[in-house]
Amino acid sequence: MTEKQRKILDIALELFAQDGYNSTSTNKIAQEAGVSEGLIFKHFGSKEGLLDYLVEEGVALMNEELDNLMRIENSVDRLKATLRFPKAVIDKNPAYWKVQMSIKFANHEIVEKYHNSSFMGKAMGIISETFEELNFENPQMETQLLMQIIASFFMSLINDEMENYAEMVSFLEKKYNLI
Amino acid sequence: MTEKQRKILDIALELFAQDGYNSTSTNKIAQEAGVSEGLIFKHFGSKEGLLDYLVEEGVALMNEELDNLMRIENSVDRLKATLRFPKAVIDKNPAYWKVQMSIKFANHEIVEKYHNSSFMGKAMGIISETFEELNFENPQMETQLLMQIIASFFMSLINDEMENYAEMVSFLEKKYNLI
Amino acid sequence: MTEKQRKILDIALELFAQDGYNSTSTNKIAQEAGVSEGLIFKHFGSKEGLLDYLVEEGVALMNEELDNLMRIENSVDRLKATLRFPKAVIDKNPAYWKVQMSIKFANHEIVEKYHNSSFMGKAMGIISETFEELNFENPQMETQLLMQIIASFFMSLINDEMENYAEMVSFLEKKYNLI
Amino acid sequence: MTEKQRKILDIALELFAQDGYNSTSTNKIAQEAGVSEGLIFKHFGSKEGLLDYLVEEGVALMNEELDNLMRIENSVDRLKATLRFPKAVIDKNPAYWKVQMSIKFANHEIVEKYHNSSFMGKAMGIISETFEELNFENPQMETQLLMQIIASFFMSLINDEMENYAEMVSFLEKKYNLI
DNA sequence: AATGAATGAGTTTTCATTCAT
DNA sequence: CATGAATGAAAACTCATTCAT
Repeated sequence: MTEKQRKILDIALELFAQDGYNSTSTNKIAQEAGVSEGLIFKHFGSKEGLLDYLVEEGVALMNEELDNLMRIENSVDRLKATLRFPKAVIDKNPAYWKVQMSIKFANHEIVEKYHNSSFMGKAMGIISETFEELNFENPQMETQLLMQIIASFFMSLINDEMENYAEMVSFLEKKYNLI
Repeated sequence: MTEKQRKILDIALELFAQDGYNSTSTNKIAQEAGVSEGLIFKHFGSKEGLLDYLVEEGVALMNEELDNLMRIENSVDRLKATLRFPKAVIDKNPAYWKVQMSIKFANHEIVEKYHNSSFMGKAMGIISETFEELNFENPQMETQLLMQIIASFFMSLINDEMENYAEMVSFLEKKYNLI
Repeated sequence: MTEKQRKILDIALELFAQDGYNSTSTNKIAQEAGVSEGLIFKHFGSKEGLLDYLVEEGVALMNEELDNLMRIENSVDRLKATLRFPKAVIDKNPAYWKVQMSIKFANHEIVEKYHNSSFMGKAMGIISETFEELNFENPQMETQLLMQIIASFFMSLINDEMENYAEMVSFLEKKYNLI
Repeated sequence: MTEKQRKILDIALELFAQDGYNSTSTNKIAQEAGVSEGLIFKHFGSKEGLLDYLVEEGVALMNEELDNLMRIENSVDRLKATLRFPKAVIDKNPAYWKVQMSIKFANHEIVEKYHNSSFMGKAMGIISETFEELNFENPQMETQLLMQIIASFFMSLINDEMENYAEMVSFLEKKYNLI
């Protein structure tokens, strides 16, 4: 990966997050990256190819995070970490996840790309196992509900709409009898 | 409101929901509505003006639904109805809410329009009041959490990703001690 | 057909003939026609749509000419007119036939458009009938040969490579015993 | 001439014949030849330089064929060979002649390159001499006509439009009293 | 109220060509 | 000799919007 190639990716990520995928022209990306417009197409084939590259990077990153979560052996600690997961991930790279989510809804065809990617299933597996280990009465429904809650937290965090995240985590820890 | 005006709105809604706001051209709207392209601009000023009109209609519709919810006197029944609210609303007019959500994320300038609309606050008021009437320990946090859950349900339903909605409602009713 | 629409067609025809289809940009057509580039696409859908329109006009024109030829009752006169046909047609509208022939070879997909059009078969029918009426020994082969010769004359005339066309006609008239 | 140089020429010829000169990008040539795009320009200066090289090779090949024709001492045999000339030449190297003809009409600047090449004059010389030796009444016109016919045969053969070439040759041999 | 011809700025993409290594 | 990263000009096409009728 050349310096310019990396620059294109970084600027594209930033602009997609800022203005959305559709509202960002390849011309603008090239200009801000200090690069000829043609280079984007030489390296990524098309504007969508550029997006795909970004998405794949994001999915890989997310999978790494999930792997870390999976490595926590104690179930209670793992569930606690799960509740903190959205904020932990986003704080590491806010720009990345702003794009991921915004494009998910901006472009109908891309929704599926994300949904078919491995990490939804992997996340479900981890949470489900945790609830089973903790002998919750209805682990399947608990899993589904928590997935929804966590997805929702992702959204809110991305839009800077959750100032009291820590408080919410405590509240849920009580609900799940983790303290 | 003339017949053609109504037709434009209906077709625009349908196409925005189907293909997203950005990917729907005024030309296509005009063609499918059997109307000249100029007429759209005569009536709604701009493409965004057309969207605004649709958004306002959506907000009004949502407020109506919330008013119905608010009218339920018994707190337990009201909370039960609140849990069923997303599916009840969407089933009445699926296209409407698909647009609402898809444009919310597709077009950054429009996000605020939606967010500044009254109904989020109204919904929060209803739920908060309910939890207080039912003497929940921490009504504020309960409210915030349920808002997240319900928002998440909206998303999932719109993307046809919740087949077991009824089961989930029962599950939550138990959690909230409503049965 | 508006004035500007006609102007686009005329200029396009001229430029296609002058520089070839591929080397003529829609931008140049628009500029020389004193028209916005978008208008070309509004009216003809695409650059190829514009070409198609021109081709169809040409085919129609050619069919008319063939109909005139067909109307000649005396076989000898008809064969004489057939020999003069290429020059007669081209002299009526040299620009038209320069395009027709140049695009035929410039663009592989278009070759078929032309070949599938009616006039090749129609021409063959006329010539074949003539040779039969004149009791030529092998009318089929005579027809095929004359078709080749006439096609070749078209090419040469288009490239301004036949100054002695009249002499050639006399020469052939002798060969076919028409004088 | 290095191996890669030769490969570029062969692939270019093939692609020009298949898709036409304008529709073949240097990028595609480089890729299919397994060579860097830069190398094409190192060796041939420009895309047109590459074409020129091919054209010159073609002209040389054609001249060789004409020399062979010229070497036939018996006039009758020479005229017979002349009638068979188009098919004989094309069968030896169909791709070559497909390019020759397609670019001739696709790209106006190149038409002249071909036309100024010697072989048209040489062919004319051979045919003219033959008709004189055979004491045809009007050798000049006979020559011009046969040139047209042969040119036309070239075109038809290139487009795979003459299945009964052998029959046509016999037919002409009779016409020219060669059997 | 309604049309539809017309615009012009913008979009993604292609492509021959250059140049440092 | 050979590469491949990089360029920049041009290509076809789209689209929201205006305006005379």
